[in-house]
Amino acid sequence: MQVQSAVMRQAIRSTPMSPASEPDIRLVGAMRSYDRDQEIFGEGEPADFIFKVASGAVRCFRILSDGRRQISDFYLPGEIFGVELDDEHRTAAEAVGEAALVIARRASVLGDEAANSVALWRKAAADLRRCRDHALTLGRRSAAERVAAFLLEMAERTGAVDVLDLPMSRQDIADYLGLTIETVSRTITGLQADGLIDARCCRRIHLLDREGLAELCE
Amino acid sequence: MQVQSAVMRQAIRSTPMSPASEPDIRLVGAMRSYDRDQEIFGEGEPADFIFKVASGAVRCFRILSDGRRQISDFYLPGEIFGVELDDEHRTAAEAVGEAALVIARRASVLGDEAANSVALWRKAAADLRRCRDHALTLGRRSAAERVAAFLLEMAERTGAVDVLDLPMSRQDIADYLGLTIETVSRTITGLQADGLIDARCCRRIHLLDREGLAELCE
DNA sequence: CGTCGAATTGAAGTAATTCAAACTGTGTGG
DNA sequence: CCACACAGTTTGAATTACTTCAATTCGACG
Repeated sequence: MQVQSAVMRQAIRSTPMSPASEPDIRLVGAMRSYDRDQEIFGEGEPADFIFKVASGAVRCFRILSDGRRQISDFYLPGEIFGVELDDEHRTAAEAVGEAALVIARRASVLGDEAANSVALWRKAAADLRRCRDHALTLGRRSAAERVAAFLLEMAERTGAVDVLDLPMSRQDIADYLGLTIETVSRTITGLQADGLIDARCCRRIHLLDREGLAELCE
Repeated sequence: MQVQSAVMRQAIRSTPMSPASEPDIRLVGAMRSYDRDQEIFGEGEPADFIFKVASGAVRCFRILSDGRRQISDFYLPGEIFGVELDDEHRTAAEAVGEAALVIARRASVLGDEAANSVALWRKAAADLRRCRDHALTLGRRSAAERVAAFLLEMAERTGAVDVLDLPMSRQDIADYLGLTIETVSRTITGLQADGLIDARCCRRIHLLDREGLAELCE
């Protein structure tokens, strides 16, 4: 996490895959790889570093005492996560599959507040907007509507036009959508029966009727 | 919304009731009163102003095409709302009861980004944290757990020690917690039967056993 | 005292969960 | 190359938490 060459630093500085939606926070640091399901940080741990996904995907989540898990968000290549208001992480984070992250000292970003605070605000505001969309889904949408909203959101964020390759398992989707794995599975089968999607391979979803999916989310 | 005296401006500048949790965003503007259920702004309207609650309470919400409503948050005296990343409000806002708001031009706050961006970031980060707590509640908690979490959150935010006076109706609570009004009512009755609360007057809740309520939220 | 909106209570219905079993795809070793 | 194991997923049947619809009660206000 600490060793890096000047060349690598240079390479990272000009992050190539940053999506248009991601505010430009200058993030310089070492690269590190994570195995599938490996913990990146735990809830309550010191938030000394902030992270940017280089490849793979990450889930941030909270767990209730009896094990119920709510995934607050997934993070895809180019996206930043782990920025906290105070010194502790409020969620845990794990790699969804194999993942590579850019790791920067929190102080190097938050320390220079004048240079970064506008970008930090934009990032927090964007995250907040997504969280509120998510809250609407969790509070008021049916299982079919949740899955449809999820597929469209993922398609948009990955830039998938027609074929969507999901990095996460059914259990992850269930814990993101506030459902059980069985309900997610049944719902996907149902959307397929309705001709909205084709999910022959379980993580590769063809979006056959985006309009139809979008109508479910109104 | 536009008329104000220099004296009033001065009075507002040193906002007295700002809670400890609310970042210090300099907010100067006119005061305006709203009736119960009066619209403050609609979803999709230009976000030219930002607001601070002087008295009363505000709900921000989104509505699905068939009328299902999800309240994303309530705002209490001293709290700021209506700050948007871009030029449109992403939620609607209404006064919960009679309310008075300080209204400031968005440009006067966001224009001077150097002076306010750190505070803006802190505010957005604090809102985000609350939204994620809310998402956990909506995604993974039972009706009893939701209501308990809601009562404790409101007690904390209003500074209520033992007696909590709720500004909002059962319908508002239901739409915040992703439940129906009947379920909220039955759940409150149940918590009372368990000796956790005393809800003899429907908007005045005595918290008899905060520990017990907190245990429900673990 | 009567009216009206809000809240509560009751009974029936349903979407999603739970528990259980079967299937699928992938990697491993015989 | 095929049998086997295993994890992830799907399907089925029964249960349940919450919703829906309907009726009653409560509380504020003229």
